[in-house]
Amino acid sequence: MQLEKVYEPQRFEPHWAQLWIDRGYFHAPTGEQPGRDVFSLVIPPPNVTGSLHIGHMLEHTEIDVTARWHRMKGDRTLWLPGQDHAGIATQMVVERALKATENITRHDLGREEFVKRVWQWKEQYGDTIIGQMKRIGDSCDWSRNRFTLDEGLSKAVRETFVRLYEKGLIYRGEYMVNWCPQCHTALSDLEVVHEESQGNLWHIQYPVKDMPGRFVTVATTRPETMLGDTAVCVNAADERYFDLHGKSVILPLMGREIPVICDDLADPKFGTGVVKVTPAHDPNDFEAGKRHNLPHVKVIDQNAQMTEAAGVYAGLDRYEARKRVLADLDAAGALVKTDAYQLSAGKCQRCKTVVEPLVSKQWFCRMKPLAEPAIKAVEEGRIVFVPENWSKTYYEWMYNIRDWCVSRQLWWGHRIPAWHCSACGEITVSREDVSACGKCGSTALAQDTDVLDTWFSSGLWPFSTLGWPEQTEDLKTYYPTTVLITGFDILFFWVARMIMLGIEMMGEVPFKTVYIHGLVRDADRQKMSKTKGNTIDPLIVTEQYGTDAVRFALLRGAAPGTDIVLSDERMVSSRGFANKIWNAARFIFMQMERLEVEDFEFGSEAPIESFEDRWIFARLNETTAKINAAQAGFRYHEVADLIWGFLWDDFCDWYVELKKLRIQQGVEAKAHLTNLLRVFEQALRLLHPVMPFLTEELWQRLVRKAEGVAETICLAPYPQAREEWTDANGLAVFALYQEMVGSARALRAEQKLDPKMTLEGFLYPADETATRLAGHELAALEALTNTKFTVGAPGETKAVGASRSTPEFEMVLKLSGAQVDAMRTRLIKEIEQLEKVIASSRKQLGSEAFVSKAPAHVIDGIKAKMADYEAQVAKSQESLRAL
RNA sequence: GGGCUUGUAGCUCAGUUGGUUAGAGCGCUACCUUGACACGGUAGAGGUCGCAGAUUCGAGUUCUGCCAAGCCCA
Repeated sequence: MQLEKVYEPQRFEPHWAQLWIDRGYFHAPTGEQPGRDVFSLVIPPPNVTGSLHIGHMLEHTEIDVTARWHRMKGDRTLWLPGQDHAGIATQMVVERALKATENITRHDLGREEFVKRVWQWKEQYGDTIIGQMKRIGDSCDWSRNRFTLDEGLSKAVRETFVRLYEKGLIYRGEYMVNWCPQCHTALSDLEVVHEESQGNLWHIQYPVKDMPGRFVTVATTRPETMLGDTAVCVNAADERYFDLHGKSVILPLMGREIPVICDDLADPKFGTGVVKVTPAHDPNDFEAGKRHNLPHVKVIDQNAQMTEAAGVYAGLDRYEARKRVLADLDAAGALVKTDAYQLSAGKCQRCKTVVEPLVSKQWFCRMKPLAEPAIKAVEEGRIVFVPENWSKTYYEWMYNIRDWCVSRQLWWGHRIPAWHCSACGEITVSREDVSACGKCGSTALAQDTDVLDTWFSSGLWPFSTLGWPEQTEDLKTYYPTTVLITGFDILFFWVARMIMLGIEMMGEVPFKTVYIHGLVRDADRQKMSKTKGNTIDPLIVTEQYGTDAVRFALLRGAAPGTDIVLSDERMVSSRGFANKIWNAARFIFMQMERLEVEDFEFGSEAPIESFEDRWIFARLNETTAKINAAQAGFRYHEVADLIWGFLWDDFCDWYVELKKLRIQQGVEAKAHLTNLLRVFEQALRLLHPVMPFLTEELWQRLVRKAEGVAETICLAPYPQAREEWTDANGLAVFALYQEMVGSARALRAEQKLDPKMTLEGFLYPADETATRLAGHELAALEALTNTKFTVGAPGETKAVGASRSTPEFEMVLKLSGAQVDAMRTRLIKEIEQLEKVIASSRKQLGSEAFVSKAPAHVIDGIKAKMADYEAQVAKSQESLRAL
């Protein structure tokens, strides 16, 4: 069988991606299957407007590695894919498209028609990311793909809303909310991002009524709101203002008389100690207003324009009004001071417009009762965060949780299942659409126009996707899910809410482990962003380097708790690894051809007798155990490093090199080949979750199709450690061999000897293992060092030349006169280094405190080591003299 | 202001419950186109483990303080 000389993933990746799906390898089994563990995971649903970015690629790679590992282990594995309807984002995209193509707004179309258009858009473009996921080999069960607006999931939303409403956990009321004047909707606290910016603090003087010449000065960053002031406030304990208690002031520009109130809202230490109170436009003032029964004067409307109540400023935009108010105050002599001031303004997460705190009627979800059991679930370890530190962030938010504004003034989403009766004013909340008022029977009903926050439906994702509220087979089998793999940026938005709603609706946590991955950054550790232009498009680099190489590059950086630095360099080196495996396979196939072996019969064995076999199987076994442990602990970087180290350093650099010799020697060549194939085949399976395409391509070519053998590596058994392969002695013998080879190579390099020339050398074994190696494996030593060795007997006078000694052996290469100096320099340096270590050991052993307090094995260890060092120094000195 | 995280080789990171010359990959240097692979091989250079104390026979590892960077919440 011929392999192309260079690894070209583009030739086979799309083929396997498609075939895996066509054959249904990732279809999760249904029905009872006793004895098999269950692994289930729901995807963090990407926005339906979205396309795959490098963050998805990381997340999906981690999920895919874990899912493939479980599937190969024989677990009933479900990776459930799906998409989120993403209320505001999707609505904005479609609105923008309508504007661009037809120059119309959603209001021109009306609600029903607009929603129809969004669905059309979704049908046309909503599958983009699905196609991309399929291309990169995500092993999800596409037959179970879900969308948050699917009928079943919408039913789950209604069921949840109604239950929470009936329990009194959902209520409707007039409160101050974050209003986005651009998106025209209320936002939850989480959807508001705070950004520092340079602003001003304006000081305005208000005259006190009936006290000529007495003024109070208030400071504000938003002077336009003063038009809506309904009080000024001082601290009751503030001596400076005792004379004002019970008085009132005259609001400049408006001429309105407003009272002076006493409240802790005013901090005597901050500014003048007097604050203006605008209950309709500030959350703190809103609360103070409630305490003091202050009227609301709403001067800014939902378009961020001034209302009629703003008098002459009516109709102006809020910022225009600010300028005019300031000018007028200045003209009136009421503006006493302007200070530069660092302020933090809340902005809409979506459109970055500064949000306006406005009082409006919204639906809220009471969070405290939901949070308590959710906190407990983590405290009691029923949910574990990995890395564990994230639980602290989780607690921090959960302990200080506030009610959640769940209504949005959008058209795209789950419409709130509440009907308002215009006859009696009653609200009917129902699972089914209603046509008559539950209280008075009137048919003058209208459904609430608001939709629910997108995260409301996402919060139900782990069970709504499995069929809930129906008690489906899937729900019974796959809930609770095993693990959630996601980013920290949606810990509050999504993870916390799933935990709360999962416990509330299902009576059981939605997942047992939450693995939080890092952020993908560029080579300079910068966050990737479109504006910076430093994004890496996963599909482009996938084409360039191959999916497997990109996956591998991501995983190698994915140590838990750290961000992932991705650069071309890293992808190049990962592709180098893929190429290395490719070429190892090429070599192996050549040997098969040579020995007329057609394929590898899965499970076939040969005796493990040679020292390289004993070693490689022991190493393979260690690696297998460590990889399984790393997989279980989500230590993806370790999985990648372990398999890299095994295949490159152990397998290619040593094992393959020795098998070349065996096959060339021709003794039991086929048995040697069989073991070579066994090791390689198992390594492919170990590697498969990480590099699915390359391993499938090679495995298909290598393994014989047969009854009882998986038809794809995706479903082949994941290797497990085998007791009988552990072989400490086998490892030790080989380590000594490696040291011998290393010594010979180092000597050759040090003396700058021609790498192509066959040298002559002497080997003096000093212990039993070395003696046996020198006796049985001299050819192996010679093959890897290009040196002809003579084995010397103990006590024999040693040859003179470039030498190296260890406690186990001494090696001498014949040397020409010119190279003696280099050798002398090296020996002196070596002796110096050893003397240093010996001195420090001697000092330690000479310390009474150490000898009396340190455990015996540590002391013995140091003594033994020191003896070795001393022996080595003696040998080196002897060699030095001999030169 | 509160909270979290991170400072180990030029870069990105490992470093298990404190213990014997602190590791890996990339990059760098020198040599080598040898029959799997130059997307390769061999050898090598490179670190006062952020700083200062404390605990201990012994600290990269534990504790305290400081400095620096990043993130989250108000």
